[in-house]
Amino acid sequence: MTGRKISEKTIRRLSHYARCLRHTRIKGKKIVTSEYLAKRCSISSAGVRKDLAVFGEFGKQGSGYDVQELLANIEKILGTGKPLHVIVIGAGNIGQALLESGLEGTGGYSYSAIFDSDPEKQGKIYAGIAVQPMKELRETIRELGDNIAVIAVPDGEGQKCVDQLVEAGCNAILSFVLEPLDVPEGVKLRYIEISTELDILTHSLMRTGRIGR
Amino acid sequence: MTGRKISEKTIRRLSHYARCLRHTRIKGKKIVTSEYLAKRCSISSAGVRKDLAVFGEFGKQGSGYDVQELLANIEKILGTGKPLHVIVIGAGNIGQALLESGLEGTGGYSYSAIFDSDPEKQGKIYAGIAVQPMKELRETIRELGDNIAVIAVPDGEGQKCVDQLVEAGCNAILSFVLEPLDVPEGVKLRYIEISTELDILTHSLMRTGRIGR
DNA sequence: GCGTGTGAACCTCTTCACAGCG
DNA sequence: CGCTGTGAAGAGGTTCACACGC
Repeated sequence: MTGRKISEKTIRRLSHYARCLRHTRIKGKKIVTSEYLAKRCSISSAGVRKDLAVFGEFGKQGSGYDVQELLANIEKILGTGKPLHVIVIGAGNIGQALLESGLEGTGGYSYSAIFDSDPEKQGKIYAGIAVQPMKELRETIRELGDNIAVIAVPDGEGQKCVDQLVEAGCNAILSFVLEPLDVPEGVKLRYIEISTELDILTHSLMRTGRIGR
Repeated sequence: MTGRKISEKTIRRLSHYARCLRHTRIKGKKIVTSEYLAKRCSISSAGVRKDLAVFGEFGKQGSGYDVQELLANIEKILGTGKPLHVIVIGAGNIGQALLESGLEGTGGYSYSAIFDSDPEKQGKIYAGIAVQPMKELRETIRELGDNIAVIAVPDGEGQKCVDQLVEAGCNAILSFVLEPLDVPEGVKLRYIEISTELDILTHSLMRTGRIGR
């Protein structure tokens, strides 16, 4: 089932709303207003209403949005909310940390496997999951079905790793590797860039005169 | 020295150009074209030229941009390129992994200290840096001078941690904690959200019919 | 000729103000 | 009366085409 085109910015906000609603649900609150979501997601209430109204009339005028119902709708729009396997490539510091940290409260994701090309690391167990050799990648991906890969391999090994993933049938990758990576048409790739986030903070500090540069 | 207002989107691109230029410099290349940067940063060449032209005429018509000179200019605009201390709060899996991974090739950043409120963890050494108790936060920040804090503490401890940082004089925070955090006016705060990145990938997979939802 | 710098057109996103429904 | 849904206005960002300098 293919949905309509939604901008990345909107998807990011929907993801925030979903996270906020899960948290709200746990607290036992049943109804929220656009103002409530707005405050917690650092956005205007009009923005929240506009985001939600595009996909249907989820709200009840005079009261607000039903938490459970709105969350279900957002998860349907995003395609999240159902279990989805996340596999990790690279059992170094980052890879281990990801597994140990887990993905609880994220709407269906869970780490299901970890791979490393280093025989020294293979067989070690993190968060109950044994490190597998790369040659088992294809087989494991076939067994798991739908999945997203997170790569956290040393600099210089990123492209090789991506190629193996693509070849094994993975078509969504989240990279902690900063090298520009090539993927075939149709394979989705995103980056987590700590250094860029630091740059943004640094610029902000400089601009407001909080550090001398 | 306060600079003009630049959008976050532009700063993010400048950060990418800088990273690319550092890499290019290592390869020994002296001149690059807007097309060269465009390819590697997944953007149009007109976009690259527009970004750069706003801050001065860095390019030479007919040839391109001098790598070293352009990098220096971008770093000046961003306020990066000079050494800047990054301190980590939380010596759990993520905190350890960050220190061990280091910040080489990022334009001046380096991890300089790590703190944890758990006495069990205090004194342990990661990447040559000993875990300090939180009560030493203020003193260390004063000694280090300009800094950015990265917080990687357990869920529920984020706000307390932020409050202590702000109180100790830190005014830029990068958070791995997903709770919405409050900071006073003037303190800069950003989030690294793996679950949101996964949501964006999931939606993209669904939209292109690569997973059934 | 090659590649930069730039004005203009175009498109997207955000904000505002308010009508309308419960 | 409260809060949603929405058209209109405004702001910001991107793309295009081309003049200009090396």
